[in-house]
Amino acid sequence: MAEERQYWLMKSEPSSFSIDDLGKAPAKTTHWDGVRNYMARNFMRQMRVGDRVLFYHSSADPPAIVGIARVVREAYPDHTSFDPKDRHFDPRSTPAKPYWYMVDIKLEKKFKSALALPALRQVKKLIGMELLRKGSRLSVQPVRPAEWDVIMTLATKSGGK
DNA sequence: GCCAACGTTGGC
DNA sequence: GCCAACGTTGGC
Repeated sequence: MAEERQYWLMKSEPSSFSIDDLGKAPAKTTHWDGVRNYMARNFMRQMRVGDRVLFYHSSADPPAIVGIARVVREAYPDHTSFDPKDRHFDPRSTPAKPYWYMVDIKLEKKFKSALALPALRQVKKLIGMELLRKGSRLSVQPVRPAEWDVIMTLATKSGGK
């Protein structure tokens, strides 16, 4: 039985890794390392190849959804957690018993104009979206299909394609 | 740069 | 198992 495609949102600070960086990466693909939050990790482990991802720029001016990516590899151990010199090192995580995971995502498209957070807050149909919840900090979060559809419509209207 | 909101840690 | 203290995230 084929599972339904799932939708997600992943945050990145453009000063450390932007959607343009993803576009310039080999095969427009990157591994999403460095996640050190249980809920975010668990969501990544639920991801399946083909799932769609909203790429979000946090700590940006303005913060915005800037495009779409696709999951191309399902969760596998985040090697940066094994490296004592890495800032994301975690001694609880070992190759034999990994604690942290990452997925690979590939850029699908960058919106022609970003969907800025203040504008998203004005959209009635998006009230209740995790991203817009006060105090929401989850860096990897699920997106409801209805929310996805609304966002695709907004992206098209504002010139995205 | 500030600070609210949150997750995590550790003392008890 | 509670909860205060701490570190981090991320909007503003």
